Amino acid sequence: MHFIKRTIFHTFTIKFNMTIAVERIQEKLKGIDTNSLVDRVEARLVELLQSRQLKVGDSIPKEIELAEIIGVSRTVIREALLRLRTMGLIESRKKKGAVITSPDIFGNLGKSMNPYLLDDNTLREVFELRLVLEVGMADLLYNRITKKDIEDLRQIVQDEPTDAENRIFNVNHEIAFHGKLYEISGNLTMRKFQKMLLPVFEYVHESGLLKKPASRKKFISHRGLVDILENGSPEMFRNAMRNHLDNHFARLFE
Amino acid sequence: MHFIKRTIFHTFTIKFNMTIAVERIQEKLKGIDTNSLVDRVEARLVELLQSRQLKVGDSIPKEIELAEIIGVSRTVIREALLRLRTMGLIESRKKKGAVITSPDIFGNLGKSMNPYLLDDNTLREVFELRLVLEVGMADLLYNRITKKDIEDLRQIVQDEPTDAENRIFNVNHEIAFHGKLYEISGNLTMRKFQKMLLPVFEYVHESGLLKKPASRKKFISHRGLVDILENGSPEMFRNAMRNHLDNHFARLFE
DNA sequence: TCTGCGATTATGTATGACATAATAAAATTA
DNA sequence: TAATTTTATTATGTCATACATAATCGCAGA
Repeated sequence: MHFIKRTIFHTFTIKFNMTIAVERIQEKLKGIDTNSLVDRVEARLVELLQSRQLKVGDSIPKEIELAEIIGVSRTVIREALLRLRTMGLIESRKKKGAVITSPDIFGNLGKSMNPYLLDDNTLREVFELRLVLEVGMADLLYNRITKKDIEDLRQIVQDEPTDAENRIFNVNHEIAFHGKLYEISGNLTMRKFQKMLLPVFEYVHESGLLKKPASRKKFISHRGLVDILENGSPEMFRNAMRNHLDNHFARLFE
Repeated sequence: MHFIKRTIFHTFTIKFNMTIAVERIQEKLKGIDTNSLVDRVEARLVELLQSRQLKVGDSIPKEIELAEIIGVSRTVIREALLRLRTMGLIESRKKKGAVITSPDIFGNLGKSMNPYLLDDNTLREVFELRLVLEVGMADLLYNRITKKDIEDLRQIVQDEPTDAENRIFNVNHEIAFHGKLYEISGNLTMRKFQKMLLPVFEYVHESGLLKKPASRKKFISHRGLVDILENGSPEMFRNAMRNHLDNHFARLFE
């Protein structure tokens, strides 16, 4: 009895190993394929979307059809489609099927852009990213700023103390001013990006992640930046902004 | 035993449907809540993850447990979890359940960062984004560049013609040089970001999306940039890079 | 022409079953 | 007793089916 059982199990194991072996060989021949079923289906669908044959607004086959064509269950198809949907590549509507959409590239980034989920190094890098953006955005500002923008900025900075020493770091004030700059840049993508970077930036600023303490003094005030925006040049603004952000920059380097 | 289990389950289902009904009414009263069941479950799970109580490496309850706790089917739970997994918030392993991971914030961005899927405005904005980054990254470069980096850069630009007029726009050469700069910046997040921006940038550059034609002349060469990196200051580099990229900038504004 | 009502259809949700892989527990052997 | 192999357990992965729901279409009737 025991013997028989062992024998059956043994043959089964052999057969199983053979199947595995065959699959492995097929994989080697085909190339890299460590992916799961859903992964492969997803890759094929992405391939389809990016194949230039389809443009925004086109609809792709129904789930059941895809299941039949590719040869997997509807469950797998759904999971793959769901990923595309999560990434904003498609939108699916009842009756209409899934249609290709112009993805909101940073749409879902917000959920992962969370201070408590990112590791320290990434946090610091996001901190840096904001500084880089604001120093580098000067040309966009100068080419797109309007009279009204200047007025808005003046409104924002009107109650800001003039002496640099006594100025405190007011988060809301900071957000209002710098956010307005992104708005002026006329680059919605960058603006959305900044909105997601913001909480991370604040977190890094206030946490003990950066070794050096935050400095209180600012050499160039918001008011000074507005003046330069009105009468200066992109070159001047870049330097001024770099100066303005120096209390942040200084914490990065030693 | 089996019978009891089924009965309990049944009453539970009824209670669940009641809850749903109540929620629907509340929704109607509160306003529009177009979110589907999965949306709400996802939101709750994200909430759970971001609740600071959990840190990277912790594991969350099993699918069936979640299904029972929240009161929906395993299908819905799976779809919600799949979204989190797609966004890189969790990783799920057999037997072990799902564990919280430190997300790669730009991990899946690459799939949607596709020229053929983005609308024209977003494409132009991505184009701008690169320019902003490179003009603004000066301080990172100066604080982290090494002797070897300088040598590498010299190696890259060694066969570059010196006269600006006859220089042709060599894509590979551009990528090698500017990519190296991102590497020197020491900011991996930015580097990954740039890698995704690259194909879009190339596409915009070569497509007829920008009205003005591309200019052939560059005022400051790669070689000039390296010189400044070696002997100059961040200020100088910003202006030099702005100058170097002028043939791109000029196409944005009129 | 327009409105409203059923019929249709594709996705959304639920349930049950089994496969698969990772782990824990048990049993065997040295 | 320790190490190793075998078995059992467990949670996710995949499949199949059924029904719910919402969007759409076509048709009837005003």
